Amino acid sequence: MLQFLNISHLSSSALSRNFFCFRSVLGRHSFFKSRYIHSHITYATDNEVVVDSFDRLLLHCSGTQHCKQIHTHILITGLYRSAFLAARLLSVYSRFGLVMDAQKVFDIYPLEGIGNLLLWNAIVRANVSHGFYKEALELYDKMRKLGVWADGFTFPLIVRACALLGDLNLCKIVHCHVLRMGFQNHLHVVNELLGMYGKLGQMKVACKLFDRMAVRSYVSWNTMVSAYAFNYDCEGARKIFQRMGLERFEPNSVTWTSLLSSHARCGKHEEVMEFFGMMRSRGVGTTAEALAVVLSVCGYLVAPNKGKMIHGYVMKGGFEAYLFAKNALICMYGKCREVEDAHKLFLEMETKNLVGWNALISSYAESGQCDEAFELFTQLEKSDGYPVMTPNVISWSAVIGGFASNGGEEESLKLFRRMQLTGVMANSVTISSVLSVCAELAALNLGREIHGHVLRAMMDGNILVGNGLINMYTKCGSFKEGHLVFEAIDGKDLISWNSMITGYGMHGHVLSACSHAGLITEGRNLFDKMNRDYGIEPQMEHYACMVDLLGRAGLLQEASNIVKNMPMKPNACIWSALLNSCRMHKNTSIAEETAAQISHLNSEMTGSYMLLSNIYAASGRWEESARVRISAKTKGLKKIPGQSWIEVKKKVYMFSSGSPVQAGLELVYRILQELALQMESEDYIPDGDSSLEQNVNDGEMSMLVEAQ
DNA sequence: ATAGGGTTAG
Repeated sequence: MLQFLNISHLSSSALSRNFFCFRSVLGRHSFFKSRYIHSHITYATDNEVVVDSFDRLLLHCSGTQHCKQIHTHILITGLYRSAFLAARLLSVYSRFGLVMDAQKVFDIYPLEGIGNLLLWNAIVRANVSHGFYKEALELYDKMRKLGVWADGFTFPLIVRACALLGDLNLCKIVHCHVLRMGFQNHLHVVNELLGMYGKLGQMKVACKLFDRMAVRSYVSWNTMVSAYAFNYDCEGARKIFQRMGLERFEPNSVTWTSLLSSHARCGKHEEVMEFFGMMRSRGVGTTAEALAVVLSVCGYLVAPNKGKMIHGYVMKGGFEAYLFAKNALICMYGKCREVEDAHKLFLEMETKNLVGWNALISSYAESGQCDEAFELFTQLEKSDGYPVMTPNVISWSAVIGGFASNGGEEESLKLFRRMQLTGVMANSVTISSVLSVCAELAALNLGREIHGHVLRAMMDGNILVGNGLINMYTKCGSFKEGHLVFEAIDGKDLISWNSMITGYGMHGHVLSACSHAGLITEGRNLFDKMNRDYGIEPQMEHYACMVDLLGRAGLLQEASNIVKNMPMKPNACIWSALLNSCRMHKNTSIAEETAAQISHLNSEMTGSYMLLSNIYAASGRWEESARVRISAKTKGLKKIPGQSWIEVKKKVYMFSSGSPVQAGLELVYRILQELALQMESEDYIPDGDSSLEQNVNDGEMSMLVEAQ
């Protein structure tokens, strides 16, 4: 079998000595020495020792260049015919992310050896581990057509590819193959099936399979715990966790990690911290993944001290090299309002991935430092490192959302337009941010345009988007469209009801002229229904809406009763709503009653003081009116100017009492002036709510806070 | 040669 042309003069014992040296040199990973030796053994064919040597070389190869050099040598020697070497080469390329090179190794492999499963499994694994699930399944199909039967290594990979594709039909077909090929009791295959049904949200099927298993491993148990976590079922996770202990499988660090993750995903943050404490006190070794979960919880709880402690654990555990652990730290510092620390960590990282960038961008955006967030975003856009990184939907949404909620409405919309041009698809989070901007700017037409986009992208089933639409429509003055969206939502949540009730409150006075009675009834019904039928306890804002709704309709006694009987202490919004209604209906008695109750409140109630003062003034009680104003002044309460927006040709213009006329709005002001004159000429005496003249001339009148 | 855990946008 040995055909070393240029060393054929050596005796067989000399040869084996030579190989022994060869192996030991390779064992010390000295590539250059090995190349020297290699020059003496060209044209070797299949030989166990040489193959083994190349195999060691590949196992320890330090980078892609190194790997390619070895590949060349394998080609020269003709050893590429060894399925074993080809499979190793393939997996090394895959490890370095060079799937195309791995594929090439597979493609040039001689046809006569194509039945070798080692090779098939290696190429399928390369594809699955890099997200090429379709390609993996195509390979599987090819195998079957060639009559190569999948084994206990192939099936787990194929099952995983189906699960990650999320195609229920494909999953069922592959499950059938598993059964037909007799792998229904194969531990690895069944473990993978458990994970597959978990990912499909079919926990009942997963449980059934799990219960029928004759032999289970840690992986079986842990897969079940993580499947419950994946499906946001911390109860289920806890149950199987407990059962595990009873069946002589002491939960290990991976089990604990999944348990922590299941509770974090359910928003049970305190429990996560408790479980983490238990995990440590029981002497279970921590994992980088568990620390990442705990760090995310520290962020949610805004617990920088705990976060710093976990930072210590990350260092102690030697997890600094783990990108995701560093990213979790950045995120934690960001959420704890210590963006500087987050940035410092980010700069210290020698390799960064997109998650890290996004974590820092959102840290800045969330703390209101939108310009810094945008600056980073621009850096990311320009970055030309390897691997290539471009902003994804999360990066875009982070800056768009940051501007949206920090007074940068214009920038937010501009970025959204640019994002669409870039070809990054907006998702529900992006859309909800942009809708909130439309609501803020009262940009109804733009809002409708987004609604169109939502329908085309079939995102109208998303609760986040639906709620955003309701909010946008009602705030833009189109109660009707808002109501339509509300009715169409399946599984309305707290926010849906909130937005709709707010909508009723905001539009009550508009609709009162035509359908007063019907509207009140509907508002009351909604309010009752949310608690009775949906089990949602009314919060402060719901009470504020009801008080506003009833008050505007003149049902002041009923509104006042709600305030008296509500289970929590009324806030400024509630008092303002009640007082404003009293003013509208010129009801001094309830106003006084209300005033008595709020006189001792020292909160930011400027609006309420002004309302009260105006109520007194309207009924000619000037002394009381003045007294209230003076008391407000001595308390140092500042007035917030009233503001309003209109949208003209897709541009939004802002009015603010006392501010100069904005460019482009001269015509609008002229028309308003004319209208005011016309009103006067027709003997209409404007009140504080509707007269521009008075709003502009008397800043105090614009303090009539519209309870919203 | 196979398996289980994680971080970022509202």
